[in-house]
Amino acid sequence: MDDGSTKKRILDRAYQLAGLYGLEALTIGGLAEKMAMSKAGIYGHFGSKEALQLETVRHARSVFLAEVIEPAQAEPAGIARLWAMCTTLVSYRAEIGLHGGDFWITVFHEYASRSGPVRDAVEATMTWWLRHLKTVVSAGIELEQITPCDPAQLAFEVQALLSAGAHQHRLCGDPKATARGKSAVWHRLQALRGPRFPALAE
Amino acid sequence: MDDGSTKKRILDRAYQLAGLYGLEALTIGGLAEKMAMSKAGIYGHFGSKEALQLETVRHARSVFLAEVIEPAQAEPAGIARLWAMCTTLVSYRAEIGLHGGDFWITVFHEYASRSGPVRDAVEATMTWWLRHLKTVVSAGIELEQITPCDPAQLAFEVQALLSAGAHQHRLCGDPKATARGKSAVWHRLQALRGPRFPALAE
DNA sequence: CTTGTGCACGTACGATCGTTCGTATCCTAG
DNA sequence: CTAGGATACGAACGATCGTACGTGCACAAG
Repeated sequence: MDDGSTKKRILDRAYQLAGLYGLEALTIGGLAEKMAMSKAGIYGHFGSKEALQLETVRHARSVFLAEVIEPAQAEPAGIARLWAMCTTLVSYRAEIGLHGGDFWITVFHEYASRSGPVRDAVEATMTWWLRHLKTVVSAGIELEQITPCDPAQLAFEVQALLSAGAHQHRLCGDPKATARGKSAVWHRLQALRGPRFPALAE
Repeated sequence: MDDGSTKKRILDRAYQLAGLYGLEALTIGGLAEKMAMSKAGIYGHFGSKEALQLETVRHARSVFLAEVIEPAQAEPAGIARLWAMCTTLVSYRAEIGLHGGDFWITVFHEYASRSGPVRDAVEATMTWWLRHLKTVVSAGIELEQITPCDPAQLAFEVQALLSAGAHQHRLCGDPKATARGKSAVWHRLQALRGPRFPALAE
């Protein structure tokens, strides 16, 4: 019944490691070592490596929902909610200095040219995330917070700028990169300012 | 003496495969199979896998220089040259349907959290590319083609939008994504239009 | 013709991968 | 107290990885 104990700890580690090195480089032996467990002990929880990868993706989805999407639902619909997601996405850090969104940045790119069930799950998440962003932008337009524009286009740009910021921060070790991403989104939103544009923190 | 023969063909294949699956997933056996050669035949040209990876990075750099940077030098300095790089980056396709910039998008993300000589070479390329973009933007400002702004910030945005477009095109199979990236850069440049803004094709 | 040098080959090695199997341990239901 | 299910274990497998070694063949220099 206590499903959340060992298996959840394994998935947390897998999530963390995959965010650093990808889901393909994730190794059952390496995972076992980090968990101070045997390979078979890890393996028994999943039955195959692909199942481990798929469950890690599902775990990452629930983390993303709980830490980025749901908190933003407390904000008013539209641009305030969009901006809440942006700030959360940029500022949240797990215990090892890993951004909350870094798992997805890594995995999105890892499976861009692959095939199979894991890739399909990853692609579905990307598609869902873009659609969610688009929905939030559309609400902002209908509420006259911003000038009418193509919501899918703005969603694309938000995703592009934020993930590029996090990525360059990691690759080049430049903390300003994250701020550049956030700043670019900020100015983009200001440029679209409509009659009912909400007050945004920071 | 004919250094360009077999070794160059190997590096071309390695470049192609690494653009699809990354430099870590690149395997000497797999490369040998695609080349209809033996593992030892491939291996002998490099002496280690890391050397193969490093030479592939150098090869990719020269491809990028020859196909993106140099052609743009024919354009007038500043925004026209910047836009030439953008269009080349977006439209160029290798024979297998791989964008010219896809190698770097893949590899940039693959090594974001890794360490070692390969990562250093990859990071150096990213840093160089951003600096080059910044230089071109700065020229555009000094020539009064665009309004004064932070050239590093605009360089960041160009890189972010173009690579996100190519990436989403690959992951989600949506050809519109590429156009979104290009379009976003286009409108960003138009918004910065200065007294000597040049005519841009397309 | 002989010699030497470089390229590609087949083979084999240790390590590590995912996976399977049998077993010991613990907790819970009866 | 006993029986059964879940959990984690050690050992072992075939496959594949990077790497090393010795061989054969081509071609240019003497």
